[in-house]
Amino acid sequence: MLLSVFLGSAQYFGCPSQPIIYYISLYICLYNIMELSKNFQHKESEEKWYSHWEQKGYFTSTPDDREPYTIVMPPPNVTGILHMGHVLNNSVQDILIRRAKMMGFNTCWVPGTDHASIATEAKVVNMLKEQGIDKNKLSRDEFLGYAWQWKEKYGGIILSQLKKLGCALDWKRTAFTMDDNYYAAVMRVFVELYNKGYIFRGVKMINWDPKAKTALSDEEVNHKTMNSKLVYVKYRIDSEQEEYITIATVRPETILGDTAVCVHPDDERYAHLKGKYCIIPLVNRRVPIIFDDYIDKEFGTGALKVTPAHDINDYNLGLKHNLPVIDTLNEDGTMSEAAGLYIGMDRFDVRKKIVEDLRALGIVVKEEDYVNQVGFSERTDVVIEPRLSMQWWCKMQDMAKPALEAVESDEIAFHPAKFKNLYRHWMSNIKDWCISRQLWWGQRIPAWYDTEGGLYVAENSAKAHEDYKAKKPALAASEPELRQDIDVLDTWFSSWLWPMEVFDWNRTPDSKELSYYYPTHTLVTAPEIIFFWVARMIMAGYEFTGKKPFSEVYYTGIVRDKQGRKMSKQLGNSPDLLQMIDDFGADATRFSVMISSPAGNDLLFDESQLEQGRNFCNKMWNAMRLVKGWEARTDSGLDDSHVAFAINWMEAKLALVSAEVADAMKDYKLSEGLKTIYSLIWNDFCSWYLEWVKPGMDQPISLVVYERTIGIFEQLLQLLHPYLPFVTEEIYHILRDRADGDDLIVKQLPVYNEPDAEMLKNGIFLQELITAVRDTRVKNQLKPKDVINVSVDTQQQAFYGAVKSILQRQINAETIAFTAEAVAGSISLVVQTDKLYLAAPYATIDTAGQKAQMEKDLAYYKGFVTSVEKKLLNEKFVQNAKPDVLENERKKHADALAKIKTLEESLG
RNA sequence: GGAAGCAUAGCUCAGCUGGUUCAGAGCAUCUGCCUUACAAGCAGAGGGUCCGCGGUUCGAACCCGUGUGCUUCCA
Repeated sequence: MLLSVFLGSAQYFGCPSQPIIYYISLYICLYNIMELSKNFQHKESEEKWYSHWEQKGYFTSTPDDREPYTIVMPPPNVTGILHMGHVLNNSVQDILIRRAKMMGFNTCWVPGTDHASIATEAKVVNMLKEQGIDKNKLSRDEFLGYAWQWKEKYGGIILSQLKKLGCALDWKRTAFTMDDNYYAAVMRVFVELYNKGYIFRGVKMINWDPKAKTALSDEEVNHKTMNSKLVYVKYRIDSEQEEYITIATVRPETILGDTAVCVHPDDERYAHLKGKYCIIPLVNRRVPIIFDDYIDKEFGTGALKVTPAHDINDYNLGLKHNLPVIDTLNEDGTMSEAAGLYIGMDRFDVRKKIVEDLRALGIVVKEEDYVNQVGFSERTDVVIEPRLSMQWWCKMQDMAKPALEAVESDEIAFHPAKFKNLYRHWMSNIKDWCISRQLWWGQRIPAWYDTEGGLYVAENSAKAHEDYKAKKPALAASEPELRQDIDVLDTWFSSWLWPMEVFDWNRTPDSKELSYYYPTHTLVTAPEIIFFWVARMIMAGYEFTGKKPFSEVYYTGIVRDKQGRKMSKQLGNSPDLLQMIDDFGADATRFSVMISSPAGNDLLFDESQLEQGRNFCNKMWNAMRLVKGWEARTDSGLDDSHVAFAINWMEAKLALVSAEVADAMKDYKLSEGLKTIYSLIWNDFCSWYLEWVKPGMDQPISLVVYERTIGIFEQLLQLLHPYLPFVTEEIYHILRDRADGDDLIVKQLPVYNEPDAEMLKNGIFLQELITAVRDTRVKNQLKPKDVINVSVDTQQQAFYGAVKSILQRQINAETIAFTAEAVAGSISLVVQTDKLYLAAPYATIDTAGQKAQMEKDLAYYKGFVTSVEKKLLNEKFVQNAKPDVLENERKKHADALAKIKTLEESLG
């Protein structure tokens, strides 16, 4: 039964001499369509192609004679799991890498992770706590043993998740900021900067994180607006009479550390207190009243309590006025012995308790609501305490100079450029960097001490001991062991070496590797870490290699939810990405973040974009099924002149859009690039082109048309591949049988000739004709199946000759003929300056509607002509406007007049 | 308190060096379609005081000033 159907079909093609061949090929064709699912199956495709690419070695790079294109991935924390920010950031990098690969560059994208001192140590401490192990009871080595175990177990999760996203990373180069060679590089850099006098040790006011029990740099503190209480407390003046001075504070617990009260020298209210002392309540300490024009007379009472140990401004005042420093806090945020009271109580409990106690003494004047900025730890989110502490510091001023210059001069280009302002501001006001952290997980500070307080900075213990023996032979003989500094370095003090050290700068500074890949090409990162990381990498690059670390920096935006809130763990508004990739596919996921993410602007993530991405994959999949269905119906002897227009137009369009995409990519307008390709594929290729060349039901197709269609399809897939790698590779391989190594990922982009402008213009005109006739059909209630007869009054008969067959089919016209006059009883319409008459016996002709529309158009064009004439008659315009603008206006004028003439003729 | 950025269709955004076939795209909406790849689709349509005010200019969504609103960074 089936057989007879196929044989029948074959005979229908009029090839009775080859019925068997037709039978076989048709069978194969139908078999394939049956085999090809109706929708794109992302899961199988993703696994298959990722491992194929990896096995083929497409991700790995070794230096050769091609130009390199290098990206070092911003290393995610080992503690991290994939979130939207990573998806965006890594999609962007993958797009750049894959496109560069197709443009003939030797691409190298280096993956890796960051040891993240604070975050990782916190995770490990918590894990140990759950197992009943107290960190404080462990030795440093024991703790580090657990930390490494944790890293081995969980540290690679995020990288494996990036594979799911399709990232073309060179896995053989995977680096970690605590690898042995990396560790050694950090030690070297520390010693070099120390010897140069940039690194020093000193007591300064730092940001103390009482939960992580470590110092933080200024950049690791987030300021939040809080509703606080401003408490007014009166301090008794030490004098015969009962006299008070009232201060205002939001941190009453720091009263215990007060060592002065300060007023403005010009403040008449307090002039009489010169040389006097007052008594700090509760602790009854006698402290001086000092005068300094630092004071803001308007704030509070104009009298400031001075706590040098716990406020940076107070500290500076203390230095100036030689005040003692009383550190009333322990490292965990409880009150210290020095506080004298509330010892061991938490600072926030004391804040409440002390107000009660002061109130009991009758010296609380009032309490006011007060909005102020409070610093929180970036990592642990607890309130930061300003604290005086001995730390290691790095001077930045000298290193900042070339780094600022490089960005100002665009030797390192920022995209978007607006971030240069931010960078300039920070770099020109740069402060010393606090680089020590009171943690164990990280690079331990390479400084050793002897029992006399002597300091030895060296890359390792052996060198430090040598130094020690040379300097103090006597002491070294009796006490051979030095004590190493117990602190580790800020994580950013290692990650600022990332672009150079992933290429083994420290061990092999003259290697081919380093000179080939470094400076790297593009850094893709979030503006949030412009200071933490970008600025410091630039400084380190110039300082240690004399070269920039990268040429371009692309800043992505922040991913927000539909309501515009930043996606975060706390809010729980971040989608489960692995589930998302599972449900919609990696391509759809990439599409969803890329379609609306202009550089540097935040992107609002919306599920509908995921659906759009998935639908797009299906659209291409189905276009493939259509084209694939023609394979068995090709005929090399068939006349294809009737569709030559379609092919020539599509090829011109492809060349045009490829150039547009190249421009967009050059300016890092990745979102625009994707939109452009999306529209090219969906609208131009699927909606227009395929419909134009599509053979009739069961009709054969010219082999030439088939081949050129496949060729166009391949080029479209290629253009899109950097954005949606899986679906494009999959379809590429279904379109044709491929030789080994013929994979889309490595296919080189073609070079196009300048597209034929006339061809493009004619294409637009044909589309306008089709749309206008279809619109007219709808407005006159013609059903899709109702056939019409068309007469055209035109000056461009050759054009109609070329597109006749296409036009006829697209508007379901039985005939298209030329005419020089109006056709009675027909529906008339005007497209550009051509008049069309549709003879449609079944139409319910809306004459009034047609006339109204034409009159509306006529009025518009008349108004338009008036405005253009006004311009052309304006002498100043004619004098000032550029020649091409003027010419354009004249053309507009002529075109509009022609249009008016046509409309008036049609209206009769 | 200091600085920067943004404001265009219901939503998300394009809009270059000022030039009315230049107010545009996608999504959403409405209408009609089971049309031989795709209803996760096809065809067609509607929708905007370009934040307010003032200025420069022959001409302003675009340049300048100012007000309002939002966002971010710094202190």
